[in-house]
Amino acid sequence: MNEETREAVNRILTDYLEAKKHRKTSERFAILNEIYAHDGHFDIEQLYLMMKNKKYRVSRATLYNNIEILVDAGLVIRHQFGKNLAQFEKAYKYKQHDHLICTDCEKVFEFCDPRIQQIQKSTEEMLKFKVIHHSLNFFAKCTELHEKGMCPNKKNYHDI
Amino acid sequence: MNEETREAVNRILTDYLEAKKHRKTSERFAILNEIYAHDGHFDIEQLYLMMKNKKYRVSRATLYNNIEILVDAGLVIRHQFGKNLAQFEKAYKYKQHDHLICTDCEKVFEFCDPRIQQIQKSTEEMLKFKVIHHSLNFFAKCTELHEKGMCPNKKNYHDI
DNA sequence: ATCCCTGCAAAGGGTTTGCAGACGC
DNA sequence: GCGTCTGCAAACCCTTTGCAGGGAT
Repeated sequence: MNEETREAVNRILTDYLEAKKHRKTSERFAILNEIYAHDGHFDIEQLYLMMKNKKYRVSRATLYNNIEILVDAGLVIRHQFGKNLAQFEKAYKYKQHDHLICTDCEKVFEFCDPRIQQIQKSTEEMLKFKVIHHSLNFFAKCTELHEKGMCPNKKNYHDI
Repeated sequence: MNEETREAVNRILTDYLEAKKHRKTSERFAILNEIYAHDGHFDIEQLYLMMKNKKYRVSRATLYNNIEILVDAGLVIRHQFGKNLAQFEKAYKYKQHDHLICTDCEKVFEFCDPRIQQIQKSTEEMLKFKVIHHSLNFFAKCTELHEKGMCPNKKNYHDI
């Protein structure tokens, strides 16, 4: 991660902790920096192992506690890709995007479509709500691989 | 539920089970009919209790096993509203819709926007996937209740 | 010095699994 | 009768909680 981003997210976390009158512990900043040192999605166990293999040693409980703070501070996004396992992703300066999940191999792809903003606006007006965030997931089959039988894991009824 | 729907979904399940060479057990049809006798979202525990209080007695294990079959058969939709608790909903003949979840009180509202189909089409073309289903959730605050302080559960940092 | 935060381990809650008996085929 | 499906309970996995010690304020 570049230095500029590092400073920015640390600044954001500092401001957040001060505003909420939470303590600025070294663990909190270590977790934030570990998260921003990697790309892609991760779950708590992966984050735990990544940090365990380094100079930082944090407990799972601390990770669970603080990931919530980071989500609330807007620095991390939580995903629930249909499994009972929360996945996370850094949020700062990353272009808003949504996900397509392969129903065969569970790989996750990203895409971006500005029209989701229009849907959001209409929905806000219709239901009289202010949307904080959204999650749009497409569950799909790779047509190419599927035809070639290269993504052969599960076969759904509707394929027959 | 009306008789027509009842017959249709039982027919669909029968065809599905025959196509997949699965047995047509009474539990499978009892579960299907129990689900179609109610509106709204439910989780496995609710379904279990509903059936326990009636003539049918099924185990949770059977519910977990068979809800998957019903989902695969296209008769039930699975939702994951951000919690580690799967929720379900009947799917036959119900207009496709998406959900807005109140981040204060967790109430779920439904809405319908055809533009999601256009996004889906574009995404399919761009990523070369065939979308089987999607899930779009807006997490939002009720502006009215929120201003009146009538939905006061959680306060996020970004409200400050 | 206060008391919030951490680490550890145990508990919790939803889901899955193993196995013996039941029943669809 | 064979082999799958069911019911029960235990196991499982991710997450939360309780508690004693440590560190931020």
